[in-house]
Amino acid sequence: MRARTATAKRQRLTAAAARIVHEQGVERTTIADIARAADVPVGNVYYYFKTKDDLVAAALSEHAHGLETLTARLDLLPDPRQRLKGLVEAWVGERDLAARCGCPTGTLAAELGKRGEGGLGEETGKVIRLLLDWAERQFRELGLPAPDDHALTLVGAYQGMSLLANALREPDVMVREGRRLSAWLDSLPDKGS
Amino acid sequence: MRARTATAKRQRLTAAAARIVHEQGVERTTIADIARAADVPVGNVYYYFKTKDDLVAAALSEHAHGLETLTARLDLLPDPRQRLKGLVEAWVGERDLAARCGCPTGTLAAELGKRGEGGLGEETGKVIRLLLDWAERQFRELGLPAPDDHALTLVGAYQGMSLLANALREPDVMVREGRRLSAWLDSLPDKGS
Amino acid sequence: MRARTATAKRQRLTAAAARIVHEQGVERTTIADIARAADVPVGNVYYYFKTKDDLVAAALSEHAHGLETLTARLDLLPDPRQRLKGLVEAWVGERDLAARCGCPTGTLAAELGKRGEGGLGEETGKVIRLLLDWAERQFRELGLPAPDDHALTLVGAYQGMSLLANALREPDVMVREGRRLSAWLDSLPDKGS
Amino acid sequence: MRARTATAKRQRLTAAAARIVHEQGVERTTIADIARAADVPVGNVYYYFKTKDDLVAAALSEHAHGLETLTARLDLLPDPRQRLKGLVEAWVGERDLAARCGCPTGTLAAELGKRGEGGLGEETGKVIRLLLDWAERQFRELGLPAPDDHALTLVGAYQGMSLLANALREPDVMVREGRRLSAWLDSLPDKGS
DNA sequence: GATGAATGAGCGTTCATTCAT
DNA sequence: TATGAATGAACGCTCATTCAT
Repeated sequence: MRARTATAKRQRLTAAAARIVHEQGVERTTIADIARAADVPVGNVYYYFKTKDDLVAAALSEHAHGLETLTARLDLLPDPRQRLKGLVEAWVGERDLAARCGCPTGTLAAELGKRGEGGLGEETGKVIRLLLDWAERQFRELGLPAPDDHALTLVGAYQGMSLLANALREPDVMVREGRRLSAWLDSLPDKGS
Repeated sequence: MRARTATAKRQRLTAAAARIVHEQGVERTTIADIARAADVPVGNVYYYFKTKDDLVAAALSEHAHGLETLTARLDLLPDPRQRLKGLVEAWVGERDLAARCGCPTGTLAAELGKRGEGGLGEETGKVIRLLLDWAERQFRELGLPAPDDHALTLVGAYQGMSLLANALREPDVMVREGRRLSAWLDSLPDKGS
Repeated sequence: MRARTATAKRQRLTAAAARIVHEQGVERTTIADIARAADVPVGNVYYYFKTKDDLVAAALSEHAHGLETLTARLDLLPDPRQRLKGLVEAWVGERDLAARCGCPTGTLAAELGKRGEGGLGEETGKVIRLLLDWAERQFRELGLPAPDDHALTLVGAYQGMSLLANALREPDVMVREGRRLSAWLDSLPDKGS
Repeated sequence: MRARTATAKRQRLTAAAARIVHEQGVERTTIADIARAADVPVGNVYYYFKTKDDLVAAALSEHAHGLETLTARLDLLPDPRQRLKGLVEAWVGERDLAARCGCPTGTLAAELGKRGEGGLGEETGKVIRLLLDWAERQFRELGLPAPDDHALTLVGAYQGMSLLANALREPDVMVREGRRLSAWLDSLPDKGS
């Protein structure tokens, strides 16, 4: 029970960190912000996370976990094209959040990418590569040449449209680009062809 | 001469702010960082800029100015398609910087977009819209339908590839996506056709 | 015990603030001055007081508290005239402090009254009104007409003599004016008469 | 002409300092505030006043000068009692200013009195003594015993009522106390009696 | 004399992190 | 394990004063 409580607290902190860091950015988020949102005393945070960066890393993992959950669900679909289109749909479905805060991983990457080598920046890169790899697998399954390039294009488009939607405060950007991506996926030649 | 000196210092500060904010991000850049880079005593910065945000705004304007210089140069080309391809080439030419620091305006947008409404975030949006508008004009001149959508796609691709190049620390991302964008521009139907 | 420690520290800070602000004035007193006097690390002050103004407000409350303690003690006397004379005696008893630093509330009022409306200036006014109201009650109990005018005269005389004693660095001013006030109180007609 | 210009500038600075220091207090007034109000470039101030304290001293002298002008005018009246009543009238005439900013000399005394010995605090004391001395002369001329005590009472009452009017933001305080002082002066026995 | 610019010490405040219990 | 309190380094900003022309 105690262990469960402890785990629950850790989870609450992680979830709060993920949300608040997405909303406010890493630098403008204080440990106190997160502790308050998680309803955990400030001094207690350090029993679960040695440093602020550890908490940010946990937030990043939380986003990675969300991504894995999403792709796992999509993996249930029989057709890789449908999986990719499902991904695009999921992105569009988050359009309001994207317009307010951008892509969680993308904005994290933008902020953490400015730090020197060997830190959270690289971790963020790994999460993004997770998505790239999944997309590449789908394109490969579709029998397309250069599936890695296709993945780059798709994920790049997502990051770009999220950033623009955020910068312009227009969720509609997600809709317009989502429509185009969906059509593009439809236009790609089939495996058998 | 005196005025020129003053202007020169202001310009040095602006340039330093643009560079360092691009490298380190807004929040991790201190006024002292910028002052040092511009070889200006800390207290003197405030003679030229009332607040740190003013200095960040100047850095943003500097990037906007760079953008205008680039598009003005491209405007000298007779063919809108060549102009757009020239833009892509310019982006690819900056691949190393992009892999290290991302797109100056894009990363600024990601960071400042997390602040509340009515501040630097909106200014950054305006700069990005500048680029969108220029691209839209080119696509319109090409006689394409929905030139605004094409602009969104192009600029979105740029933001996406810059973010990915930065997150993955791979300048090559810029090359690969740049090649694709160039081919895409070539594939677009001509006005006359 | 922990709470008591915390309260003790808060109290130490409040007392130090009251004393030092009285000695040096609000603007010439730094947070560090107060922290040092209270033997509290500078950064810790902000755990107890959100801003410097909060600390000044606490100092003001401390002075108000001292005033209430004094009037409560005087209230034990059976005769309102004796109470008023006791107040004058108390003032004269503080003559050395008054000659060095003026009246705590009065000098605070002079300094804070120069700030715009709606802040500490008004709070200080309230404390002074506390004294006026108490004096007015005594004069009313004495059966005098216009007890509010009498209160104004008495408290005004106190503020005036404190200011002069301070400006001239002469504690004796308090003695001379105190003697006069005492005689004046004696000369006032009795209720029954 | 140049000298006259210089003198004019010095005079403008002094007048501006007197006004603004009265309004804002010494510590909250910057050299730039005064320079702006006097329409003098900031860097130029130091040709007329070596330090900020020198400027404050000049402001104090300006107030002393105003006081001398007033008493000189009152000295034209044949009767010392009329002179003293004229003084009270003058005080009441400034009731709105007093309610907003207190007595110029008195608030200056309160603020500067907190500084260590041997500075502006003592200068301010001298100005107040000027008024005390003048009042004492009138009381002596009236043939009263202890004219210095009477002076102390009168000037003390003025400082007190100014402070209270300021703290309570009630010009009416000046009217009520002024009425009382005037009646008191009338009630004093005549020389011949 | 005159002036815009320069200078740096110091202030209020924040916050990641650690401590004492 | 849990927690309020403690700590101090650092930041943005102000301003009296000085400098260069």
